Amino acid sequence: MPFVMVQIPKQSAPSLPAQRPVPTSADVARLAGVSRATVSYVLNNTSAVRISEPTRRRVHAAAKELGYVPHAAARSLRAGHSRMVLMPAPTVPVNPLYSGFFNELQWALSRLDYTVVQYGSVGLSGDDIARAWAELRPVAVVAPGAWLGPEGVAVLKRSGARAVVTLSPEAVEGAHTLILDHRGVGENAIAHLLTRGRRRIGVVMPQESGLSAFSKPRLEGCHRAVQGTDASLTELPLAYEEEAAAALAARWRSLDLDAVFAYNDEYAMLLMRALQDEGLRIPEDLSVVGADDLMLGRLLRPRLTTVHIQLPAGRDLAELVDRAVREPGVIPETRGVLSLRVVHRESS
Amino acid sequence: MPFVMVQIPKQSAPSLPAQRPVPTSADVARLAGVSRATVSYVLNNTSAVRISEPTRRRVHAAAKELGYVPHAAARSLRAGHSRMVLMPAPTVPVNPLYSGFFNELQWALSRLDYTVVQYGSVGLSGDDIARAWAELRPVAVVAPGAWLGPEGVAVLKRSGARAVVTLSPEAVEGAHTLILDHRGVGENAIAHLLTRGRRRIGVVMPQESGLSAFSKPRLEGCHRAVQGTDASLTELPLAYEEEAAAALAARWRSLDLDAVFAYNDEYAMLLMRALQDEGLRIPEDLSVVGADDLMLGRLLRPRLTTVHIQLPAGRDLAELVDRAVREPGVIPETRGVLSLRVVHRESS
DNA sequence: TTGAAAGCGATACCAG
DNA sequence: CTGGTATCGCTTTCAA
Repeated sequence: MPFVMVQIPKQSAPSLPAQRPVPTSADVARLAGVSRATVSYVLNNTSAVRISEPTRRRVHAAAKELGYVPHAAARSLRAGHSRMVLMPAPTVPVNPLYSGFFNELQWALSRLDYTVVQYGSVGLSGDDIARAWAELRPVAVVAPGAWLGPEGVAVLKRSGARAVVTLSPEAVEGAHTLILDHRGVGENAIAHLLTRGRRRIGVVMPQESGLSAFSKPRLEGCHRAVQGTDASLTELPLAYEEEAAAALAARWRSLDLDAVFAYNDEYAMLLMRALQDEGLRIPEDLSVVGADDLMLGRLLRPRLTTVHIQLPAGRDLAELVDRAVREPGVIPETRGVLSLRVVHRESS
Repeated sequence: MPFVMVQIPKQSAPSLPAQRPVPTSADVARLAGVSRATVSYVLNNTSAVRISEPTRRRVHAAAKELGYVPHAAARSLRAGHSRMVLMPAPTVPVNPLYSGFFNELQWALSRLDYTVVQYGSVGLSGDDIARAWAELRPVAVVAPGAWLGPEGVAVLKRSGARAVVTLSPEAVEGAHTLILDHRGVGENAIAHLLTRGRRRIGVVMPQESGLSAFSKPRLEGCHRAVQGTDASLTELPLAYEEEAAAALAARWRSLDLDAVFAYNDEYAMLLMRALQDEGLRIPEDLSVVGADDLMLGRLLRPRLTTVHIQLPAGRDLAELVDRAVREPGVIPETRGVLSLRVVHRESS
């Protein structure tokens, strides 16, 4: 059956950019006429070994010609470790405060020669998340919020993570914890309103689900602040929409409140506008306090009283990570890092 | 020499959490009393092979006892490919528009069984970035802005990336491009002001460096819009600070302008406030137009006219990526995806 | 049904 | 100064 011998070309459409195999260090070695070991020495500038200048040039030329790029997975497999710091990618729009903090952290870590990777963890939950992260064998994990429990921390450490840092409301067993206690935000806001003589205080609770991690602790702090006083708290559920704010404003007078802590500056702006449109005067008829100290609070009229939140310096956190990586023996430390300050302006 | 047989314990300080070696599938196999192959079959539910129920249980039990987590790098090295989609981590605070888009994209990609990783690329520039990304051997790369040039795209493709998608002002050779042409934003804003009878128009240029990628194209669009009209454009550099806005407002009357396109809603708010504090009336003395259609624009008084920007659906982009991955032969396509619309409110 | 062994890509030791 | 080679952890034929 001689006709069967006619070879069918592998690529029937050779005009397409043929799916060429990715060049490896072996290819570079072959082209340069040296061994793979030599290629490795040259490309990594290994100081323990001296390679002749002509050879170096041939290797570099070959690498460039092939467009060789080393394979990170292979390298870290061989090395037995990586310098990857893993953080979960944010799932809710972050305010400038947070994004500034993370940029600084990222920058500082890369100065220390770490590679920062944000890992999207949509759909996973609980300890599955920790397992998914552990598969990447990061040298360190920085996890804001309540992503990680003690179990997750243990999984990560068993998988070689030398530092696990959480930024959360309370200490997590086995991990370094920077305590970001948002209760203090509510507490400060309410305390301020009390000194202004307010007693019947509303607390805005955003209906956006991703925000409950912040809104609940803030509310808890509010309750703590009214303990042992004659003031009363009223929860005010509010979606971040004009209509919702208008509806709340419409029934405002029946609520009989003389102040409101609006969760943050953005909700404060939303609510203030609706209240003003209803003819309510701020601060005569009621006081309004926001939080986060965003620029927009200064641009409102009246200017918005707010709780300024100072996050720790990204550089400090980066150094904590680095220290923990280099001395894995140290006891995980826990410390509060939210420094809060009421900025009194005109709305209260 | 019998005494030599006395073993020195590996961990001399057993109180510290001993730096135990990370368990591998070989350890699981040993503990379960089976071969590594069997472990792999069981843990991956390989359907081609039938493993007896008792064996499966023993393997699972051993894995759980050791806290075994597979090593992603080893796996993808062996497999020869990964399902990692790489995106650069944002370096500037992103507005809710963008962050919503990326969340949707991330979610859609993970539904398609891709792993989304955001890679921080601080300090690197140009083709070094592409090389750093290529080391991770992603199956696809999605890069907003002008991160990637044709050279970078080529590097990534040679390293096995089967899809490279850029979101940028103009097509990039070799990559799928979703054209996000911000010139249209400026053009729409100015066109609107012209129909309102304005002729001497200021254009705010943010001084924050990360924003020039947007502000320059927007300005270019402004120029295009005044082509062939009797209108004139004045660039107004402005930092995002109250003092800068106040200074600009103080010399406003000498500028002799009857309208301003304020780059976006946030700068518009900043500037409007300063101008109002100077006693200027909006829109009687001048018109103001923002962009991005943020919530705050609706809350200002007068309500802010703005250019609404509609990004493509994250799901569509995810499908584009998936198609490109599965059929790497297809010609990279280029299409505009920014749909713009002037929302006329009270400030113009 | 299970096990032995090859091999993915890069590196580092040890000979030559 | 350069080259063979074992090795990292895992998957997947091929044999038993």
